Amino acid sequence: MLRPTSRWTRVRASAGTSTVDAPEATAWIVLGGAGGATGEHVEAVELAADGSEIARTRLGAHALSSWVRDREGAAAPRWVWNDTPGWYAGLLADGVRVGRCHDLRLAHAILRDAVSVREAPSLRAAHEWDGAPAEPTAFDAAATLFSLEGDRSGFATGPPDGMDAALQEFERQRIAVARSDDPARLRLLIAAESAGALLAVEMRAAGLPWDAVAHDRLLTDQLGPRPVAGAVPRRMQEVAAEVRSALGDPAASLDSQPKLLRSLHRIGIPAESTSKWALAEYEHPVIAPLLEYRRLSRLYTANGWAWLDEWVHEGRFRPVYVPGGVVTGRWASSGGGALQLPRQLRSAVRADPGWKLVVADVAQLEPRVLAAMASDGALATAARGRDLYVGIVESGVVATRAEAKIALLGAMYGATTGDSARLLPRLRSAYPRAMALVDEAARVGDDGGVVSTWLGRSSPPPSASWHDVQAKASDVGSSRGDEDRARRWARDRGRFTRNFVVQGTAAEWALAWLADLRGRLAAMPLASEGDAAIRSGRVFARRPHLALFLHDEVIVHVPEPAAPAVADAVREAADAAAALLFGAFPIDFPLDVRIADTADKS
DNA sequence: TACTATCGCGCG
DNA sequence: AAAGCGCGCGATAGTA
Repeated sequence: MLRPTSRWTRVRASAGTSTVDAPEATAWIVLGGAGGATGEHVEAVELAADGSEIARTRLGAHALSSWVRDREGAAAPRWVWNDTPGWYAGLLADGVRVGRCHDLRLAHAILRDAVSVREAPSLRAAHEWDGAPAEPTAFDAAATLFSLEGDRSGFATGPPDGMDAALQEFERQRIAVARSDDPARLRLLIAAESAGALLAVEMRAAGLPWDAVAHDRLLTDQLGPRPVAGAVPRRMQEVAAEVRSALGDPAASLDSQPKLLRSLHRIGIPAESTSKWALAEYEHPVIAPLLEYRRLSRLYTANGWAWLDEWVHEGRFRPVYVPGGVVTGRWASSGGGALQLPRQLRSAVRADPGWKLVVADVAQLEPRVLAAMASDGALATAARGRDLYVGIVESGVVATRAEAKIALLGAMYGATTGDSARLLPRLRSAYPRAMALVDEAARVGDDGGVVSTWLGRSSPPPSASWHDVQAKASDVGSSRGDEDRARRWARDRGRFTRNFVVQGTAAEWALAWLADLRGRLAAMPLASEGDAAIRSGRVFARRPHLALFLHDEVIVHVPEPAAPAVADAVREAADAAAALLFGAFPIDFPLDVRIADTADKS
């Protein structure tokens, strides 16, 4: 079955070792296309830890999976490839899981902009690596799922796929990291980012267990029976009739913001916007049914039957996750709105029979991260072992939990008005180090500078138009309008960089948590035969697996007997992530962990 | 007809 | 209560 189509060479250990013919240990295996655009062949180059080439293998694409399985088992290398989805989806479909990788595209994006990388120009010159991720083909269980031999037209965009390009870029990156100001942190960041890339593919393959019947029941309860194509659900029609009656206009349009605004003005509601918090200002019989119409309309259009048909198949919701898709390093998603899982639909997330969900989220992740980054002992003390906002209240800084929350969020987001801004001085005196950190990040951004996260991901520099606006305001003949605009843009950017350092470092903590947890789950024993409802990827049929990641929350789908052990693993992984990022600094990350049949929030 | 921009909502 | 960060998505309006 496995037929490498060319040589297998092994160089002898070169240095003065006494072991005869001992091969150097394989640290990395670089995979790249070798057959031109057809993708019929793949090359694998094994590298030692010092980057020297150990072996080169040419494979038919059909033979890749079993070869990778063998080498994974023998050498546990870090797989190096241009783009994780393009390689790993096919491997997983063949039941091959790998432990570690180095995603060249994601690493390129980090290193290219990182201020700690002095040799970034050589990376910036390699524009071909700047592209978007390759789009995975649409999931279709009946088709040749994730097949490398299948239609690759879905991969039209994406980074270079040849072996030479991969080797050159990998070399550039290794040099850039080694000569950077902080190689250890960058290596950690790239490893975490790459682990996330593996996990994103794994979670898509495994899917989030979804009870379509429960979802349909929820829709029917609220909207009425599923309407025929093009019709409006019954309950929406009824509520719309109430709204139109209150508007005194049987033909009023409720879906067009400008028309609705004019209708409201006609009946004496001088709202400037039709958003629900603007409408809540007014007391009028039209408001309640209008807000109800909006709620139902949102449910119907965003997560109604059409969504269910498109995104849920064979009991699994399979969104496309986009690791590194947000400038701060957070994940984005593409399709299905995976990162907006509406609260009211959480009850449709349901474990398979004989399985459980372990649902875990971190309380107040960002302020905890801020405390650690700033080495703010007072804030860390307020956070220790309890609700951080309660800790702030108990320290006597503010009077209520709500105030503590608003004040701290305002500090991290750059609030300038309202309760939040009013409370800021109290925070500044109680937590000077934490506040100084975010204030300094804002000042740098306001000035046009670049800020970086704890592990060294840097914010993008200001755009050319941003500089233009600033330059224009300092011209001799600048107008008041020019100056106002420049100040506004500068403050906007200051708020962005203020938040960047915190949100970005929180994303790094979350990646470290995920990566550690992924390793723990992989090391757990398989469930016994026969107790699994096999619905998807064979790799996950009998094993606890991550099913959702949502910035500061994970859902693990787990055979019931293993649930308590997995709950422990989730907590241990959080402790490990804290130690990995912040060493001995005394900050903890308490989790809310539940073992349940659904993902409902209490 | 196809596109982009804006609003509004909901997620962290 | 609706200021201050980051997203994705659907509907509508406006433009090419």
